[in-house]
Amino acid sequence: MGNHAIKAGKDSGRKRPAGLLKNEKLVWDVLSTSRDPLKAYEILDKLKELGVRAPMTVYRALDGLEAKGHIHKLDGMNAFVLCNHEGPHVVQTFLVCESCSTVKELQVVAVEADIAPAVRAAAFSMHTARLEIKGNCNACAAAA
Amino acid sequence: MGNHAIKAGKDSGRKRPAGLLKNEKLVWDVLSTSRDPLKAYEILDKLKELGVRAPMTVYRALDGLEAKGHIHKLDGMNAFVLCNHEGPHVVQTFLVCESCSTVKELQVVAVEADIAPAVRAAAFSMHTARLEIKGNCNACAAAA
DNA sequence: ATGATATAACAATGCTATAACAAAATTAGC
DNA sequence: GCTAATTTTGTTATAGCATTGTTATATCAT
Repeated sequence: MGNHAIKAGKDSGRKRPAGLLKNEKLVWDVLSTSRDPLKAYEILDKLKELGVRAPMTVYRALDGLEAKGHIHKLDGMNAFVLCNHEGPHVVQTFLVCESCSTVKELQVVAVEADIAPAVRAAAFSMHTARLEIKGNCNACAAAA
Repeated sequence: MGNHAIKAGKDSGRKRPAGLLKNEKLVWDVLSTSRDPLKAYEILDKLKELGVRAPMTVYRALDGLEAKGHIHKLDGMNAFVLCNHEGPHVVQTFLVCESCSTVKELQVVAVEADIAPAVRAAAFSMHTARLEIKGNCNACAAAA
């Protein structure tokens, strides 16, 4: 079967991890060829032509990929992107462009020390943190 | 008056932000093509031809746009304009307890200054940010 | 009171996510 | 090989929430 039937965005050149299940591969491929973060039902749409019909298929694959650390969920927008690095996360930081919707993931920001006081003031014991920053990437800023 | 396509100097060829709801897009478009600040019912009038009938629709969209930092309300005159993204914006912060799933929301201003360098290094122009901190609330920590 | 401004309250729709079970594929052991 | 146990996939239905549509009402200034 033509398994590259999906309309190609840039392939992101990234290599697909080993050890993925069939549907996880499909979802990974869709995410890897998409510039933007995708919602579950958007992924489903793109997989319709490959025979995927049910939301469950996508959600199961997303769960698996997230459990294996290959993708991240952007909770603010119910969307998913490929993960950019290996190793444990401490403070994940995402830069989401409001114009072109591209997402860049930053490796480390020194936020942890800065938010610690506020967190302590709230009597909260921090484990992990994620920061979603919205604005404009340089490309879009230049275009404007 | 008013809704001519392009007016000298101020049609704000600004690009519509991503992530807006249907009605928020409509209201944003109206505001973006207006030189002057518009009142809610003026916006409603301009949207009549697109099928918008109720004030609520406009007010809800305005609330959403304001919450996302895309517009400002001019309190003196009950009118609304697009936000020009100057000045500091608050970072919305959520403390999510991994045990009891309760969420506490706070607003931190200081963080922005701290992440600004990293954001600038990424050639990114920050607009809004959302910080999600996971861990344990004091109640659950005490129970353990 | 009148007209403009703003909100309450509820219904209808649509999007996100999961439950529950059946079918098929894979693996393990004989 | 063959069967049974396990995992993965397919399918239907539905829970849960957000957004929108609609009507009616509250608030304010003049």
